[in-house]
Amino acid sequence: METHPERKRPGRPSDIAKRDAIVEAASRRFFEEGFAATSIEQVAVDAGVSKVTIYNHFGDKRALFAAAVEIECEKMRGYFSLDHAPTGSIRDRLTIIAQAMFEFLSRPEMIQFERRIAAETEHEPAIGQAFLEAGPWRMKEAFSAYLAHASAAGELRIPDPMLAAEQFVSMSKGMGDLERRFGAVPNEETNRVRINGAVDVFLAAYSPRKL
Amino acid sequence: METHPERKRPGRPSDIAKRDAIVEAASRRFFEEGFAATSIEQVAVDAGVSKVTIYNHFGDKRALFAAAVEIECEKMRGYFSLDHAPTGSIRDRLTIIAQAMFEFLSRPEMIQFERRIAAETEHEPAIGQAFLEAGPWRMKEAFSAYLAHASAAGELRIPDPMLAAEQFVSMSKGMGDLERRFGAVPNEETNRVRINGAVDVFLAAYSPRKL
DNA sequence: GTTTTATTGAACGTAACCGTTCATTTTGTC
DNA sequence: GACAAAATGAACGGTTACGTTCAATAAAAC
Repeated sequence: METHPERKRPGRPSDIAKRDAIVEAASRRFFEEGFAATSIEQVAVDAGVSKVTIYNHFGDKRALFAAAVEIECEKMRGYFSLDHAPTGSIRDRLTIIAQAMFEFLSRPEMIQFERRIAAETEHEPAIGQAFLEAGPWRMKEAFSAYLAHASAAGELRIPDPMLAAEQFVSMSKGMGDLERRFGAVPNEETNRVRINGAVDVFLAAYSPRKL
Repeated sequence: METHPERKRPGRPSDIAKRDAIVEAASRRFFEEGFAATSIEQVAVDAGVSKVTIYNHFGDKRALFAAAVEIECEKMRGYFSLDHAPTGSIRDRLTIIAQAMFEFLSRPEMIQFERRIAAETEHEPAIGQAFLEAGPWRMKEAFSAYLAHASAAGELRIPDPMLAAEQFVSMSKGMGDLERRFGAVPNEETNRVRINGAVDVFLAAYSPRKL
């Protein structure tokens, strides 16, 4: 108990702003150009920091990459609340949710991030795992709970909410996900058709008035 | 007309077997380790060939990569015939088709290939385009035609076959695609549930006896 | 055999980059 | 002001790899 957790150690304190700037700059480089193609020296310049400072903070290129992934995953976790759930008919609500998800996943930074994480997963499986837990799986859990709730309220009839959640999200994305990943230009009209089509099929299968 | 296309030029002819070996070795390295992490010298060793020979044939690292992508896309084109279409009820046939697609897309080489193509698409959009045309779009076209045919035969009632094709494939894959890309271990049982669920929902929406 | 081209091995120049060391300066606490 | 830790700049060693050059050799056509 001699040293409190917040006890100020003697000497110059570590500059947290610099640390953040490093991770920020590293994120940009790593996820735009890839791990192997990113140089620590360039990151140092971007962050306005000495290269030695980076090594003092992170010790290693891989560790810096891991830190960048961690921060980026952390950012992601804030997006899946679904607390401010939309109102209206179940059809309208599903449509709005699909649109929101689509916009979130379509952001260029997200595309880049996914590409790089996938590429580095081969060498470091833990990175892919961390991403899955912070992003897709978390979102699936939240949306599945939403569907279960709607099902309990009699608005839908869903025997397996986890499966249904996957189905709805997958249909809404269609090939759009894949096309963006491979550089095809997104098409607003196609997205609309996909989302409406997904809602149609989903309700045809899971609407309680169907039987 | 002085030189026939097959007119043997004087001098030692270019060894096509070597060229193939180079592309083969390059493919393996590029798609297992990435573009930046692959060294031409290593490819030369793998192919049992001098480094100079590689430069004589391809001139450039990027050109070699492009050639590797081209060959790999060419291999892919053979897979989407659907000519030996399965027989049985429409439910059985859809199930079998989904399983076949799943197995094709789940192969580790395919996962790796997709990862790398996606990663390099950022720098070279033409590569992603070539992949889309050789693979996903071609498959979508073929399967969509299959659905249209079944619809014309009265087995299904599908207003938009292209959309329906996307929906079915997307649902069958579910998050499996994404999970594999990020290193999650595939689960046989989950795949089965996804495929059966996709067929269920698809038939609920597009079966002609539904209305 | 001669010619022409392909291939090889080795070496080279150049450049990038990782990670480290060190002397120096900055920035905080006591 | 004294002290201690953090940050900086510059330089260094070592590695890797791209792309080139060159002399020597191999394999075909004539």
